[in-house]
Amino acid sequence: MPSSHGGSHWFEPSSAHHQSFDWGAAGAPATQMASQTSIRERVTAHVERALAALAKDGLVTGALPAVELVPPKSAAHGDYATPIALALAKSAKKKPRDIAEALKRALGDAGGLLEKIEVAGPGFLNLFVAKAAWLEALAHVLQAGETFVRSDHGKRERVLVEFVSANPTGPLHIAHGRGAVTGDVIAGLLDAAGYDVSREYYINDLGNQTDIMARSIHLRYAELFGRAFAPPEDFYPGDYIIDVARELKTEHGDRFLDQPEAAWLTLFRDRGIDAMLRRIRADLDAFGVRFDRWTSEKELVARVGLDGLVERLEAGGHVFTEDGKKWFRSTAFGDDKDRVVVREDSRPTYFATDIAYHDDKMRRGFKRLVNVWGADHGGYVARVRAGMQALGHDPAALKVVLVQMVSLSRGGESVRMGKRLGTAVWLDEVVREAGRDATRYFFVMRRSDAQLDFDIELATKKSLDNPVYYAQMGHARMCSIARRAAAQGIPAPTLAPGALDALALPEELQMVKTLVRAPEVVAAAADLCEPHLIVHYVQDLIGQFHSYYTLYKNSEKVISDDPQKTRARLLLCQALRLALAALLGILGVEAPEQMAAADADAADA
RNA sequence: GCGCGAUUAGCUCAGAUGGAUAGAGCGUCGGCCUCCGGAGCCGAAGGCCGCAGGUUCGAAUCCUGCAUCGCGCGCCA
Repeated sequence: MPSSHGGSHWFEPSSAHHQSFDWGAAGAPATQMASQTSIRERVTAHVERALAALAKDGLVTGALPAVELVPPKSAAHGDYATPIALALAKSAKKKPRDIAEALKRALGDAGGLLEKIEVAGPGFLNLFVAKAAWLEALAHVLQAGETFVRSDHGKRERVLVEFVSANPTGPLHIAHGRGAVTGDVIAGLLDAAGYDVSREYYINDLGNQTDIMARSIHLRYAELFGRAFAPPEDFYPGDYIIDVARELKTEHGDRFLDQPEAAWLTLFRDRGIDAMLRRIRADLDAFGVRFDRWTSEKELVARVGLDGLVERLEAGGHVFTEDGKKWFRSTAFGDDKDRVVVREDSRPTYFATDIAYHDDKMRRGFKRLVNVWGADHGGYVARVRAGMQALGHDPAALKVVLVQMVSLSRGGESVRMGKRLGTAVWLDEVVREAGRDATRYFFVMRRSDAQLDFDIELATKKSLDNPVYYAQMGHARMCSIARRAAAQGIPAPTLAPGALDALALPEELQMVKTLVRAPEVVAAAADLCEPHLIVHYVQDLIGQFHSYYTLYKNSEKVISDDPQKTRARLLLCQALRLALAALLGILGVEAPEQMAAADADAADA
């Protein structure tokens, strides 16, 4: 892996602001499409304009730094704050507070957008957005409906998300499940953020592992005929292997008993792969994960031909021969050591096909590649990037998300597991026990690169300690309010001018402020490839609603005698519901209109 | 040994790309129950952000070193 001391900047984005893809839109002017421009962008544009005015008057000189709006920790510091005056102080040789004061004057009320500007602390500019602007933003949410969380941030750039890609040698276990949701949600986020996304599963149907599986099946097959069973070191112990062996016995009898490997290996391998893929697809299907394309390694090799790939590497001078093997000089691109691409017996290595695969992805026209890998594959990132670079691709086009392990517990009691011990926890078991929604939600609750403790007891709890339940309950509660209103004969609220003006409680305004940020949050989570940001945002939003609901249940209810307030609050609930439904949709978690009663669950089962 | 990741409240974790007084959930303690779903809500206590330096107006965040834990370090995939 690249180290921090130089020479490696091709592989690991070297500076902090490159840690995520800067996938465009950052420099886009915030002027067009006023109706969809976020408040944040509008405020930024005004500050930039004010700054330019100061520069014109010679108050500040030199290159102007980018205007950054910081979300203040305290509401007393406004809706946005900018430390721009602090940053300018040195080059302008002026006191930060003086610059801030000048900016404040130049800003004015920003065309009615701002209701108050304060110079605070060492020279922060605290900006208070006018209530009318927030309500206007809320109106846009209601007009857009569920699509409001979407944006054109990604400019339809084509992105390929490759994930799961588990070997077809057994069912998916719990860690695969985490990778599956992570990839699926990242793809969903990219889609919502305006990228053109494709989901892909790479099938490693070539090579040793599948041969080992074939031999394992054959051993089991022989065992079914009463032969002594002595598993070798490389052996797949699972029962699913026996199932395949049984099928083969039924179909072919003892035809392959005591036969040399050549007589049965291909058949047993193909049948094994076929059976495992069927199972994997079924598991993923039950988990709500679908792919646009399944790429077979075998077919890839047949299609692109590895000879050509090696020749291209050779033509670039990236290959040398030693001990009869062909080596890719990946160290030239920052890798730890050079890697064999063609073995002595002229068989290509796994690595060779992997370069070919990534080359193929780029050649298919994708501008960005996201790979969701288990953390144990971390060591491969450098060499794959090296391969891409050697073939003339931008290595920075590849983003690898490393997903850490999942440890399972029940009410704090950890469940021991290990593949070796044969105590692997299969994904389908977990989904069956905890349910698809809870499992998905928990798997993306934490940052991908942090280990995850999955408490299956908590996940199945029908109570609000359970974060999934909390969120879904919120959605159900909003639906329930709408149903109640309809039952009382209150007409469906319409978005007439002034319809939202009755929203005046601080909690209501705060919810609006949080709500209208959703598209930004989605775009940020997409660029960073960090689904957990959505989960945290959902918890924040729904937490505010539960709190609001309870706080005012005896005083300022949504449905009241005041038709103005009732209409405005119903509209707010409607917008919140839309946001929640859209976000849960991206997470692949259901947004129920009412929480199922326990007996209804039993009836379904 | 080398590389990668982690280290923040009793526990599980956030911290928006260097900003003002470091946050949430659970747990603990103290309040609020006749419902638009109490399957809740409000409040409080609880922190040398692993340790030591450095960079600058300013660091949990960036750099260096150290410590502890996890994962890698195949001509396996």
